[in-house]
Amino acid sequence: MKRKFQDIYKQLSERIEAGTYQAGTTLPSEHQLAITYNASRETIRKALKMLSEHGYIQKVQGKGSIVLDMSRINFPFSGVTTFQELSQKLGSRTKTEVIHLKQEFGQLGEEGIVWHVHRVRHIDGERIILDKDIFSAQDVPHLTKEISEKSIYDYIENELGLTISFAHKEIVIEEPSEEDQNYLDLAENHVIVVIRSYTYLEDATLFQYTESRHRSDKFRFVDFARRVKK
Amino acid sequence: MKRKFQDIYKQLSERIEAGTYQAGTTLPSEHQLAITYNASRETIRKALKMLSEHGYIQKVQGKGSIVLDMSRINFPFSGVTTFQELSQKLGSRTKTEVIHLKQEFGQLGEEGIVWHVHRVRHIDGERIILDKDIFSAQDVPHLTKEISEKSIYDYIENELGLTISFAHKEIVIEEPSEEDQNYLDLAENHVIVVIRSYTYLEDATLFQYTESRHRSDKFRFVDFARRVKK
DNA sequence: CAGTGGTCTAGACCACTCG
DNA sequence: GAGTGGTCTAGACCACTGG
Repeated sequence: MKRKFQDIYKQLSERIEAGTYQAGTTLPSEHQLAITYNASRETIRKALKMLSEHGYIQKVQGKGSIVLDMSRINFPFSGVTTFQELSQKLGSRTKTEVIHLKQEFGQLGEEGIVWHVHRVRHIDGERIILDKDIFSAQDVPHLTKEISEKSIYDYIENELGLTISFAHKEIVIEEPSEEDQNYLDLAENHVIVVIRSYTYLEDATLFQYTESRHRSDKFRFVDFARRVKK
Repeated sequence: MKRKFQDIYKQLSERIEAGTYQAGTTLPSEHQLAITYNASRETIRKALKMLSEHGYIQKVQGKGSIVLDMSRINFPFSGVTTFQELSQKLGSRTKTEVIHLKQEFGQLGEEGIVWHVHRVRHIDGERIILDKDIFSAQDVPHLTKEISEKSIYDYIENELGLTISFAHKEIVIEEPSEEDQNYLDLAENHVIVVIRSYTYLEDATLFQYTESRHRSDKFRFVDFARRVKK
């Protein structure tokens, strides 16, 4: 598969992160980039659109593509991101403990066999997050303690070859449940940040429901958002 | 300005919301849409890309564009959205009270004259949100109590002709400050959801800093997110 | 196989910015 | 006016889906 514009995106984004293109300056013009990368202008524009969506640049008509200051974004948590990917950015001060792993008959969109997985996430020795997942057994036939401890997403994407595509998420604040109190290190006044999400595969089938329950004092959600045109 | 693909996006999105195109079915093919709208395929594809980004459809190679079920999304709060726009969706059970409005010398990116605006948002008679805004006086020379009560964004976009473009946001949980306790209707155990955001104009200049402090029991954040390709 | 979406091209015209 | 990005086109080739 050809992915010229993805390659161009990758190179430009790396150069911005490396400081080759400085924040506040403009990128070379689309015309110039087209010559440099031996591509048509529309192809360059697809790469620039991605840069814009990911917060690397701001396009201004008549001026050019201004490089933005990415350093403000500590870790991009928007999009669908996993604890495993997050823990890599935090260094290896994290640990996952599987406390429940069972196949049941249940409902996830349609009725069928599903996996129930409960995991406690440790950060710096404290129990911070309780993840309760339901996976469709149709899409994920096998699950082990080892896979659950490592990264289920990694297994799904790299071993099973499935492609995770999009998610609906909801974030609300709740009082700690009895389960939260048992499995998380909570102080007296702690509340729980609950992220409920439905995750879909490339063919738009629902394959996962997650309830990610975070100790509120350790919770942080960072987002880069563009204004929706009316 | 020509905006053919925006018009096509608008019509298709309206038809999906109206149920003319049912969830689970596919849209007409790109080729067919190109004929229908008298447009080239690339133009159709731009419209479909927008639909995809906004959660209306899922594209599957070789199959088509599958219409998704939008009804799950109660109100899209992702992107940069204002209380005023939100209140329109809640009906007119909302009220804004301006408790502070002053011009000062301060810092917003660079040093200069800035506006400080503090507003309490009432929903169904309860004081739920405390918004603390800082605006650059260079971009927003005039601000009145009336404008602040109605919608500053509306004033900025429609009266001043400025275009709000993107924002960095951060969401964290905090204990109520003294100010929170004075201006919000809080129960004993309430914590505060704090949304800090930096908002930028089209030319990438920082023009606003906002701290939006929500009573946690009334807080809900809903998002549609696509998985970021590595 | 036909039909679908994914990518790329070369060129055109327009709107905007800045000197 | 020269240079920039915004939009649109007509056609091409590829990869994937399904019967």
